[in-house]
Amino acid sequence: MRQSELFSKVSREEPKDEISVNARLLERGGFIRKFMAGVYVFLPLGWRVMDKINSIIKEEMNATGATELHLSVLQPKELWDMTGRWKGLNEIMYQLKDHSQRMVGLAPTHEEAVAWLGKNFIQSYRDLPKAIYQIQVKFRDELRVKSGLVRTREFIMKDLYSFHADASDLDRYYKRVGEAYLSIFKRCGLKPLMIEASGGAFTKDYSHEFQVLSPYGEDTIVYCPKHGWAQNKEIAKLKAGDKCPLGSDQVTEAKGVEVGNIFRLGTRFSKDLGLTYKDKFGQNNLVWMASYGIGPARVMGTIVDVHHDERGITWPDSVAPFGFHLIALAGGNSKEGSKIKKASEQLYKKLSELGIDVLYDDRDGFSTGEKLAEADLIGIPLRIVIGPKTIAKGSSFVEVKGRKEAKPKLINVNSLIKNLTKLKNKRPVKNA
RNA sequence: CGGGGUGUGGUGUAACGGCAGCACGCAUGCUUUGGGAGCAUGUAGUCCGAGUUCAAAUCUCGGCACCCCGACCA
Repeated sequence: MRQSELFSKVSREEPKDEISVNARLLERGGFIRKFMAGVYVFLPLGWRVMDKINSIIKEEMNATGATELHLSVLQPKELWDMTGRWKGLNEIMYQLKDHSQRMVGLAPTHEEAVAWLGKNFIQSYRDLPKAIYQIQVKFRDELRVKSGLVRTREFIMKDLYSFHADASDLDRYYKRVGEAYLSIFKRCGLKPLMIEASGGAFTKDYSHEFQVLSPYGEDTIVYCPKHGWAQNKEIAKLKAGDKCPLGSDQVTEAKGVEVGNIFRLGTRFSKDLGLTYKDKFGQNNLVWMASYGIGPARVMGTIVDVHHDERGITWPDSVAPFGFHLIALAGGNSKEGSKIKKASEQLYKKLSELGIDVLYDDRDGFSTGEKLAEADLIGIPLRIVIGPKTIAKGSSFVEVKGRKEAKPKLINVNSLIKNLTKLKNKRPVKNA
């Protein structure tokens, strides 16, 4: 993509109404813009990051045997009355009247909808197990929004729901999804902790949260760094300095961001909605269910909270909006300038043909300092510069620098192209 | 929902009750160009509504918006 075609611009000024690091950097870099309190617009750069995160999520979800679908945001009151949650969640659920005075809700979650769907397609033990997921917008009328992308009223959520014949099959899949979740967060450049937490309104069992340690987190986690034991402070009987239940080490406390959670729902929803299947003996049994959520936007914000420096964002390769940032500097004189332009255009064309996702800063009239400072803020992992210095060596040289490296290297264009082609085959890359 | 705070061009900010100013951006022109260039000329603003006052960005009341702390939180 040409940077001259990018809709957003970076901003030199810090937004005055954002405190959280992720929101400040993402707003300045032109990834997101606040629309209302707790409601953000995703700009093209931000949407590309979201897309990369979602691709990772989809790969991992599909690998568990789940399939993707798309549920509706609008929800009929009647369905939610059957589970008692029209009233139960009335503080958090947007509940509105349509033109004919009928009550409808905006989905804060989709257990009711999938249980209803299950009744359509699950009748026999032969139909189980099944798992479906979606990546879609959710609405929750949070009493207080917080920390940029971490706590919003309208947010994207990946929600997975599984259906099982019995508790042990549910446990089997539940564990499988737990592994997939850990893999997702690791692939996004985060270090997740899978911790026990309260089951909330769904189950007396503990649920599991996936927490990423971050000074900007809203949860407090009690954990043992050595044995991996971890609980949410909400339910933990231990405090910092106590002995780890799995060894003799001391547990410690830290702030964390909850990027995902998984719940054993059991038969809570199938019971209320009458979701049953016939077993081998022709007997009706309740279907066992579990639900599993990830907030991709929250993941995005958390990645920024963890991966940044004083100059801007330092995206991990896997989720960067682009893999490579090709920057054409202005020439010192018109002859040099046109050589730079020509070499840059050629390289951009070549990379595009090879399907390498590159952002090409083709903008005229920007000083070197401005272009490089903006590139650092946007945080694409690898920077390729063509300018007076490289042109002086002939048009077959470019300068390459990793976002986190201090000094650039001068390298030959052809070997660069060879290396990028190799890299492209190693990781999933989108065409610009 | 309780408490605290803030609203000034697109962005960030200044102005004792007394001419709304600065910087960035944007536009035009010229010069520049390896770490957020220079000069010149332009562009654009007091959240909304009442009130006090000769005079309100400034004081009062109401509303709205946003931020922070707490409570809450699949």
